[in-house]
Amino acid sequence: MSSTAPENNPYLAHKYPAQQRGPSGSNSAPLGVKEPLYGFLPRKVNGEQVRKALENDLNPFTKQAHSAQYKKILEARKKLPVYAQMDDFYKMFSDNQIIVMVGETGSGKTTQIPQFVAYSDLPHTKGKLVACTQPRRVAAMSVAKRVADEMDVQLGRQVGYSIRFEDMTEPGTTFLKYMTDGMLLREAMNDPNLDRYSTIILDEAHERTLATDILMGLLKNLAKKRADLKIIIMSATLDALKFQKYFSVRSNEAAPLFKVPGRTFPVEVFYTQEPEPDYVEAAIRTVLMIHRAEDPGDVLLFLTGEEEIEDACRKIKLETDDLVNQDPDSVGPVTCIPLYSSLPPQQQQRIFDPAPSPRTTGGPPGRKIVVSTNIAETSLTIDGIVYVVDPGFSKQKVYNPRIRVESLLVSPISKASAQQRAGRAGRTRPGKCFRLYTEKDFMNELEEQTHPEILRSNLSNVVLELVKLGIRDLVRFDYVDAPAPETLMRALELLNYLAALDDEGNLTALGAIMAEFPLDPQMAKMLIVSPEFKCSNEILTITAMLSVPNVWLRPNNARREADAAKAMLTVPDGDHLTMLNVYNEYMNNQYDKNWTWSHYLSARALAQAENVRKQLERTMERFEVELVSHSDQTKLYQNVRQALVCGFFMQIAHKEGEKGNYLTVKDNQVVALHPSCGLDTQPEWVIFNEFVLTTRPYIRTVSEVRAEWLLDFAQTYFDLSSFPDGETKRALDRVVKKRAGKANRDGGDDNRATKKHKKNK
DNA sequence: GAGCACTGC
Repeated sequence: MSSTAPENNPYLAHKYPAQQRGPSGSNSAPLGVKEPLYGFLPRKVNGEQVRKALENDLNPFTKQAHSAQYKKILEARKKLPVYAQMDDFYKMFSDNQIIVMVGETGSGKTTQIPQFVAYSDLPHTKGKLVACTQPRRVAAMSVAKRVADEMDVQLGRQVGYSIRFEDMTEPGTTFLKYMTDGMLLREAMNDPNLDRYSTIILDEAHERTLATDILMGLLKNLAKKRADLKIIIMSATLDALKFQKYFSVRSNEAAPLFKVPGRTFPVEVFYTQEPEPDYVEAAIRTVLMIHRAEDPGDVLLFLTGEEEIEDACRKIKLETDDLVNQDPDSVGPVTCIPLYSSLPPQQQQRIFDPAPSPRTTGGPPGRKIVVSTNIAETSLTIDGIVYVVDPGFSKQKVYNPRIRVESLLVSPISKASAQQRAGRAGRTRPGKCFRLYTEKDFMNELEEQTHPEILRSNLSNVVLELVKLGIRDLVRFDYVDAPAPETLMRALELLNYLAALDDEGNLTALGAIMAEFPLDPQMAKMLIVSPEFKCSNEILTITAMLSVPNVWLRPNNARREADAAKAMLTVPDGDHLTMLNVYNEYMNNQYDKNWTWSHYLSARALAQAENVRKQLERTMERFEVELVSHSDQTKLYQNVRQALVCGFFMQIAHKEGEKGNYLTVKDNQVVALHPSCGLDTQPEWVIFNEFVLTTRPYIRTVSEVRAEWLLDFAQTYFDLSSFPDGETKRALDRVVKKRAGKANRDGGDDNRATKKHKKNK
């Protein structure tokens, strides 16, 4: 057993003091009630003791009498499956440093286990905290609120949460903290031993977010250094064994598993006999079949993206209206509701509307049909779903380290994902799931698990974080799943070019500051150097705008108007400056509530940019990165583009021929300017923020730059002696020669020779 | 002449 060595366990020295209540005020417990935690020995607590304490009239953490509400909630808690296993939990928790736990939907693990841990750790007596991480912000907030209610305390005091932009905790008081996994990773960068925490619980570990994966690696290491730290990994059943093995203390001795049954209803699964050639068509056909032939109950259909979903909704609406008209006595009315993340929250709320009422009293009942992306697989739960239609596809991020490109591809889902989707039909009563693929394909073709994000992402950010955390050998770091070495090499190479790491791979002073910004390294770099170009105000704004979703709206029925509004705000020098302009105009017009709407801009995204900008500004202040602007606008706009080069010099493309083709520098990918690009010409050299692979390879968010800037501000990367042969090298060579000639004639390196030239369309 | 799977700091 891996129980904590006594000499290293600070808890063993402490025994909870027995306190008699003194004369009481109105809020206090009756005289003579013993301290509820009397006799609790940290980490030697058992279920019987805790149940007694829970029944006590006195709240052990606030020393106030429990409210009536508390008693009511406690009765509901007692019915949760996990509550019945309290004794087993305390036994396993006391005896082990690391536990893997599985609890299906409805087991109550997310709300109860952290509380169980708190009663055992008694973190409040030690100035410590119990942390429970969540992959999503809303979950961290809502679970914290629920648990605060259950413990009869005010949210933000004994129980709190911590997410980006909002720290709802009280230092010294909060001892149970729900937080996003990314937030805990941030904390680890400045406190690698995570000394504030007595126990860390990673919830939803099966989702394998980047942050959770890195945390698992860190915690496994930390467990060896900190015998007093306990770790609980909570996951879905399918992944448990993998985590048990990963967290084995000795070889061949897996971490113990704590299992809690869920509380869901059975879901009957149906497969097609033959593969479906057109999954959207098949999906619509299946939805119509359900509506005609199945008992009342709402339907959830999974598709892959916005366009597909809007399209399917239109078709379903048309077809079901037809059915109703043909046979109003047996077919009920339908509402079809699209659901994807870029919908405004108000429209997302529509999924909670009730199904439509029958058209006539006693007529056939109505049905709600939700057509959704993967957002309904994990992030949003819709009660009342009885039928799930699963075509078996989703858009997934893939990363190609060779050309450093992340793109979205429609790909088959995993078995785990299919199981999760089916489960959505059984939350309120028994349901049915229609899989639009054969059982054979399910068994033989689908992967067991979705590839974790760490295998599908550009890792430059992660690598910088790991180096900052003091991880020296990134290739040999103990990953749950190790990324491709080439992905790590690409990240190290980029960080070296950015001067965040030196040639030996050591973190530079610059790199240490870069790591503190919640940004990709390229953006952090350009932000930090921007004061040298007297444009940090502007780069800060651009960075914030690049960190939020697209601000441009383009409704189908008003494309022209939207394009015209965009043209009014466009800066011809480049899309980055257009973003700056949009933000500034937005700030100047904040008194006008209609401004964003009338300019076809997303108020939500702009508000987010404002928020991000404030956060980044605070980090800049912390590291004394000055906020300055050049007084001359022409010079300012030029300097902004120069600062862009300092971060994004690896994202340059050179024009080839007259057909509007560009070649990316060094990688030699043929790309085109994205149609949303606002440049009024096709400049010879451009810098781009994003490479997107859709109908063809595009570069998006593009600005004009000059070859001279590349040579001046990214000398290492543009060192021509090590540059691959090709047209771009020849073009750069010409610039170098021209400059040398000019310098000789002028007797100096006068940059005015690089006067901006623009070709006409 | 196109799109934004989903999160997170």
